Amino acid sequence: MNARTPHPAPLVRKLESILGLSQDEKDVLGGIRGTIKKFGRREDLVRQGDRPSECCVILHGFAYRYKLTGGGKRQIFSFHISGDIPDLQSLHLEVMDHSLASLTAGEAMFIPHETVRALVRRCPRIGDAFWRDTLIDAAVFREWIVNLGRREAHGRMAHLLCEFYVRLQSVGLTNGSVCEMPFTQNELGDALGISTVHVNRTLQDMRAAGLITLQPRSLTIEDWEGLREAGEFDPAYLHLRTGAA
Amino acid sequence: MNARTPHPAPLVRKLESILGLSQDEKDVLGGIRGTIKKFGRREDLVRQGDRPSECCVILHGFAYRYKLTGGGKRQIFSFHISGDIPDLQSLHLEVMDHSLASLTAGEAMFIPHETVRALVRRCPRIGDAFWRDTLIDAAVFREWIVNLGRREAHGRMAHLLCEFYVRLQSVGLTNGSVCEMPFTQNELGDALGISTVHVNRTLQDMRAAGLITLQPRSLTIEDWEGLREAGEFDPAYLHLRTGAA
DNA sequence: CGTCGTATTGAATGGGTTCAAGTAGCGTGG
DNA sequence: CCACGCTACTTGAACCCATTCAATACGACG
Repeated sequence: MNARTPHPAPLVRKLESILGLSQDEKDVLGGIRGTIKKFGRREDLVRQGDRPSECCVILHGFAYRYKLTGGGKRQIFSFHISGDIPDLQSLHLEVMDHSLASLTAGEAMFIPHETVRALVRRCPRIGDAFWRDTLIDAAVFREWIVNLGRREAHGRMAHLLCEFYVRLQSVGLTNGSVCEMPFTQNELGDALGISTVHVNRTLQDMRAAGLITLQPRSLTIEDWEGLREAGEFDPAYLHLRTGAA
Repeated sequence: MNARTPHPAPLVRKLESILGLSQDEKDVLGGIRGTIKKFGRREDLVRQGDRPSECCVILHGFAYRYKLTGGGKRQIFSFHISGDIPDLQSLHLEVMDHSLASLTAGEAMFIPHETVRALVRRCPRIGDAFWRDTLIDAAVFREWIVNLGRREAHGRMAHLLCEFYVRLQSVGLTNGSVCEMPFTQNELGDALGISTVHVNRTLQDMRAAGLITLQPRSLTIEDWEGLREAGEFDPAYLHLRTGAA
């Protein structure tokens, strides 16, 4: 746990949040090394069409995955936080079918696929943890689909905020009812499938209803129960070890 | 390839469509056995909340996965065809976070998780194929999100039809430009996040535009290029071995 | 202290929903 | 063989959530 040496502590913490690991397994996992790269605000880390030979662990900072449509519109389908491996799928899908970009400045560790493969061979249970992680990724997409298909703007927003908060909480990145809020209204709109203007009005309503408070880069949940209900949020789909929330 | 013995030929064909397999691997895969169950029209095969101890291969017939919202609305997020393993994720996610149901009558083979695990241990490349399959599942969800978030009714419908047709084609279930069409307009609406009424009007427009022809249980693509454009369909996200379409 | 990105507000417009009927097709049983 | 009933499909009209367009305010940073 030496902060000066590149060390994937966030990765260990994250995998621990979804699957129990033995001390041995944690040690092996903590022994992974890769190339550390800093990234700035709003940079593409991996692009649609790329054929990556490594995957990246977010050490700190925030990222998101997206696709652009023919008409130049952007759809965001996931946000990523410390410990996530947003492009783990590239281990088995050669060509990226979407892009990964940063929301804030931060740091990532790039681990060669070959290293991951060797690790998985040596320690099958870590392989299971990785596979499980990609399956939870898919579960989050399913819930995102429900959100877009069957809820209107208020519900969508409430759901997104609940999910984001709970995921931060699961890796110890919340402070009471306060957490970081790295999104612009434009990014929220592209995630929720609504216009920026409507994001603005929706957030105002939610503040007026006493559900949340927003400061430039932080979100305070003022009424968790109310927010949960508005978004029909049930964290079961996150498959956390602690039935969380 | 004895049709009288339960044999997962569709599974072999399906995995072959996404990853090259050696004859040995195909033999091993073809050697899998499980319990054959017939299912009727519109039956739940696996329910949200279940803790399955086996996963199922669709041998023939069609299925879909869905969730119900608090308000009782249904969101469908995938359709499944011969060879698919719609609940493969249950191998690593104990509790089902959604349900699996049949669209038509058909037949499925239920394979115990333990059998799958043993197979994966013995033949890592088949394990890779399964993992890859779940990753493609996730890729399809991502595209579904783009569809719901960033396209309007016509585009959504066109995209869904293109995807369905190409997936059938990839396992040899199309006949020229004709394929089966197992959905009701209600089911299409629940998949596309639009009302049944609007599904109806959208389909009529598409027929009028000469893109498709519909008969009770079959779909004819009259103008593939037009349909592809309307839905901005690019099959790359399906990660088929033949860059298909 | 100006500038660029982000947030906010108002008004007109539109895609899709909802409600409410009505029609067509098909399997079943009298 | 036809009546019945069920399910799926079709149509019209009023309504509404969210978009779009067009300004305006804010605020961080060089």
